[in-house]
Amino acid sequence: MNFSIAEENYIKAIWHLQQSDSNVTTNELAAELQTKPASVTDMLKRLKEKKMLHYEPYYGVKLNADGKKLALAVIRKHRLWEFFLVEKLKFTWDEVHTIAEELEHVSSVELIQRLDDFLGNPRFDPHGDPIPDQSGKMEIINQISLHQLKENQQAVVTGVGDQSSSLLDVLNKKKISIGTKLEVKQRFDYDQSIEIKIRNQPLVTLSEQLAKKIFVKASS
Amino acid sequence: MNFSIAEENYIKAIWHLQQSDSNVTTNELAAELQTKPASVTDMLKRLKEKKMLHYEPYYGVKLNADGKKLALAVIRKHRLWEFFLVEKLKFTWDEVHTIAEELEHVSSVELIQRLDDFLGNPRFDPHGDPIPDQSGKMEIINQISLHQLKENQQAVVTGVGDQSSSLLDVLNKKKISIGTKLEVKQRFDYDQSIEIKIRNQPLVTLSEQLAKKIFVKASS
DNA sequence: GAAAAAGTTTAGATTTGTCTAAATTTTATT
DNA sequence: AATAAAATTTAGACAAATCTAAACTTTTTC
Repeated sequence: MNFSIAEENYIKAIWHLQQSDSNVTTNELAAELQTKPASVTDMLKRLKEKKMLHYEPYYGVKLNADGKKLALAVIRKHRLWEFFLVEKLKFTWDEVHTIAEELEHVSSVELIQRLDDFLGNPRFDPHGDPIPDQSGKMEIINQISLHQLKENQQAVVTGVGDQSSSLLDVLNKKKISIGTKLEVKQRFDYDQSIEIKIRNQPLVTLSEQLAKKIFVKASS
Repeated sequence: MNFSIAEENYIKAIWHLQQSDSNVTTNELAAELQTKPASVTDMLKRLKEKKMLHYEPYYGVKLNADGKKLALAVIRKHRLWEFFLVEKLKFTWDEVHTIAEELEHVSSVELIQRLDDFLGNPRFDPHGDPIPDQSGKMEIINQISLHQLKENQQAVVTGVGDQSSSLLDVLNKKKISIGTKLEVKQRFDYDQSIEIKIRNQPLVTLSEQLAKKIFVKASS
C-alpha cells in the first residue's frame, strides 16, 4: 500500500503520542500536527479505512501492528538522515530535525539500507534517540530524567525530551549535549531546580522544567 | 515564493524540452510528464500567474529568467544527489535517477550547499551532465555524438542522451561508461552502424540509434 | 442527575492537481 | 480558400487535505 506524506506524518505523530499515553485523542493530535481537530477526524477515518489503526469515534485512536510498522520505518529514516546530517555534513544537532522531516518521506527502501551501511549502522541519532533496524527493533537504554538524580550522583547525558530549537538552544548555551558527563551538586526543594557540574565548566543551574527534559544514564 | 513538487517538475520538464527546441508545446509537455494536455494547460496558467514563464494560449511556453533559475536549482539538486548516490552509497548509474527525482524536491538551501562541499564540489554527475553552481552556472563541455566520429578517431565518453534504464543497460553490457576511452574502427554506410574498440575489450558494434545517444570528446 | 463545559464529529467549502469530453483554434491538405 | 486533421483549451468532475461553523457526545460541575 502507498502512503502520502500527510498520512505518514499522522502515523508518526500517533506513534509518538502513544508512547506516553496509549490512547491518543483528536485534540492531542491536532496540537501535535498544528492542524484542526476536524482535519484530524477526517484523516483518522481514512487511516482506519486503510487498516492502520483502531479508531472509535469520540474515544481516541491507537495504531495496530501495520501502523506501528510504518511509524517505525519513518522514524528509522528520520533518525538515519539526522545522523547523516550531523556526522557527514557537519550540521549541529539543533539544525537537523526540520530537514530530516522532509528526507524521511523519500520512499526508496534500498536507499535507506545503503545509507545505514554507509553510516556504519549507527544505533542512536544525534539527540540520543535509538534508530530502529529494518524490522523496527531498536535498543532501549535505561535512561531516567536528570531531575530524578540525587545529590552527588554522576551521570551521562543520553537523550533529550524533544527536538524543539528552544530546548536545544538552551542546552548548547549550558554546554550540555549527548555524552556529556555531569554530577548533581545540589537540589533546591523550593523550586525543584538543581545545580550541576560538568568538568572544566562553571556550575550551572537547571530549572525543574529543563531537568525533566534531559535524560541520563546514572553511573554508579 | 513557494513551489510544489508538481510545479517544480513542470518547470524542470520545460527546461529540458527548451534545450532542443526553444518553444515548448502542450503536447510535448504532456508526453514528457506522462499526463494529459488538459492538465498541462491548467498548470501553465498557474505558472504564468506565478510569473515563471511566458505562455500564450495555443502558441506554447518558454521559461523566463525566474523560471530558468528555479529549473537550474532543481537540476543542481538532482545531479548532486545522483553523484552522492553513486559515489558514496555505491549505487550504479542506472539506479539513481528515480531516487534523485524524489530527493531533488527537499527544500533546504543550506543542505544542498553542504552536500556540494561534502562531495568535493563535483562538476559532473554520473551520467556526464554538468552540475550547476548556486548561481545556476555550469560547465559546458564541447561534446559531439559518437556517431559523428570518423574511422580511426579516438575519443572519451563524456555523457549520454537520456537516463532511461534501457539505454544505461545496453551501455553496461557493452562496457561503456563515462570516462571510457575508445576508438572507432569501422563505419558501415549501409545502416550507419559503427564498430568501436575499447582497451582490453572485444570489438563491439553500435547501431546508429545507440551511437547518437553517446556523447564523446574527440581526442586529436 | 441536570446543566455547562470540553471535546469531537459532521456538513459544506476551498485549494491543488488531476481527469474526460466537448468546444475551439491552428495547421495541413487538396 | 474551404475542409479535414491535429493540437489545445474550456467546462465540469473528482480525490486529497485542509478549513470554519454548526451539531453532537462525553465529561465535569454543582
